[in-house]
Amino acid sequence: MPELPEVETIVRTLLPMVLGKKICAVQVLNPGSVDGGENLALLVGGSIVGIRRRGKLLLADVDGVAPLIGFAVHLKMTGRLFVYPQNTSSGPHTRVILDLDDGQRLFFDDARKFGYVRALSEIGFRNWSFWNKLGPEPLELPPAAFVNLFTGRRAAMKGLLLDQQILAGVGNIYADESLFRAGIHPRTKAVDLSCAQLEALCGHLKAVLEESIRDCGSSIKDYRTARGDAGAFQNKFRVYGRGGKPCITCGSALASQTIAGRTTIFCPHCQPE
DNA sequence: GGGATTGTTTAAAT
DNA sequence: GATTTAAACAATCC
Repeated sequence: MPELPEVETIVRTLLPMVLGKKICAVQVLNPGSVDGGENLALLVGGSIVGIRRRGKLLLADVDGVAPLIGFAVHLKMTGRLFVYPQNTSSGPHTRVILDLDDGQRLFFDDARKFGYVRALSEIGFRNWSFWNKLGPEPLELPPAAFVNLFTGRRAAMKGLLLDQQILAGVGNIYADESLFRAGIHPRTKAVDLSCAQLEALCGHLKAVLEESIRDCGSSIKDYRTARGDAGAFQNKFRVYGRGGKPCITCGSALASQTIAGRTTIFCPHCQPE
């Protein structure tokens, strides 16, 4: 569930709690939650000097553990990052624990074990294909560049928005919400959209992402900030999770269909085919 | 107990 | 080769 706004919120809440802290122990409770890369234990002794986001990926910069330069976390569906006080014991879904030199403990919890932590060296980072193939950041993309990403594509817009190699950070929630705001049917092929329509979609996508970041993201079920607080943007969904309910604009029943392999909610009246 | 849930990878098709 | 689509996978909850 954590998409761009949720990961961004975790970055912002986590940063002040861990910046400058030293990692004094690494505990892996579930080896499957560690993804390839380098040995996580080699992070011991390093100092956290940065927390960043790229797409849906959280990146921690760690100094003093050469050749390692940090680690990445992908939360996938149910991953969470929390900072707990000293002596907090692991929960049923705790997969990795980093102990910090002030006694605090950084927990990676993940009920369904889809997410991962990955230790990075400079070389490993450079050769990480997932990283290398990520598309541009939507919030930093000029409208003309956004249009270029999609022009000539024959696939449905819904699927293209979800493709991390085209655009990084958009998931099911913000794909549906931005298409609704732009009045575009999710099955519309990119090639059938005008330049103006694509530019409008760009604007609506940025707006919905920024609004959600302001609300600390959307908490459907699992997502929480690094402080454990729920976000509030789930209360402002116009279509996501509202299949069968009346459209906010016109009152028609919202449709629910599988498009590009995912449940998609849209208004058949406001987003005509 | 079956269906829903999600992002990513891989394979197959165009 | 590039693009698109589908299936597989991870595991749990309700």
